[in-house]
Amino acid sequence: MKNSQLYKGSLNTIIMKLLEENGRMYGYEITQKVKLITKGELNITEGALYPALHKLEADGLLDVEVERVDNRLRKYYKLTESGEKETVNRLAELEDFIKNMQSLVTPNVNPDLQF
Amino acid sequence: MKNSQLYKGSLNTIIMKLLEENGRMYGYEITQKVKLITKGELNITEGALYPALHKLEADGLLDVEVERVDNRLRKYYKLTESGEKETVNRLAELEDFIKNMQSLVTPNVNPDLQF
DNA sequence: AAATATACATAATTTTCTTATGCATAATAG
DNA sequence: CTATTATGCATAAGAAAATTATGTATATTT
Repeated sequence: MKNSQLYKGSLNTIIMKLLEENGRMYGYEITQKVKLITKGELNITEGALYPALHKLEADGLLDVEVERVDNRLRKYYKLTESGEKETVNRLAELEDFIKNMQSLVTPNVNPDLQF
Repeated sequence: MKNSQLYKGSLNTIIMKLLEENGRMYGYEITQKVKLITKGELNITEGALYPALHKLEADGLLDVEVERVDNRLRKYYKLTESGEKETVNRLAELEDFIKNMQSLVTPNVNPDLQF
């Protein structure tokens, strides 16, 4: 993985947004979706993904349904009501984060600070 | 600090960009500058900042000059040549990161993926 | 038959941060 | 005039989130 450290801390937000959009997904599906959308630039490792899913479930933000497909196990996750509300907050935080980072690296986008 | 976890991993990039822009800065000055630019939304803690500066220096990306101003100590940091090159890479990584995050949270901005 | 893809999981370690504390001087507020 | 806030640095303990390395198992492709 040549993921930069910048992705640290963004995994939960990514998971929740994908679930908000797709209704329900299983872990492996999430990794493939992210790889596709980022054109291979972000590869979520299993060691990061599964503990993150378990924690989100433990926190009451996700529900899980186990299914067997083609004789292989799948754990489908979906947002709980609480998870849906929290997703709205996380996405707002992400927007603020991106704006702040843009202000920091391209200071001229913030005309208030000119003098 | 009500900083979201999203900032995790972004501190080094922020420091290096500010130094690229301002030539040289001392630690406390960096915290104040970041607070100003982000309108108080991002507050870099000393426990994060100083170890980060020490590591960047140990990695040969920063040089330090100690000065006494108003009878108080200041450690001015500036990018080394190696640090300047690395800053270019980090900023490119940040741009990619932001683009990828935007693709993930607003999938429609990436028309290639429509079908 | 071997390698790759699909699908989950966890343990050890590392990285990065928060929280708490410590020291010291200068300036401001009550 | 004294207490608080601001300036300026530092580090240690612990938490959080990741990487890296395994492990298990079935299905598909080479």
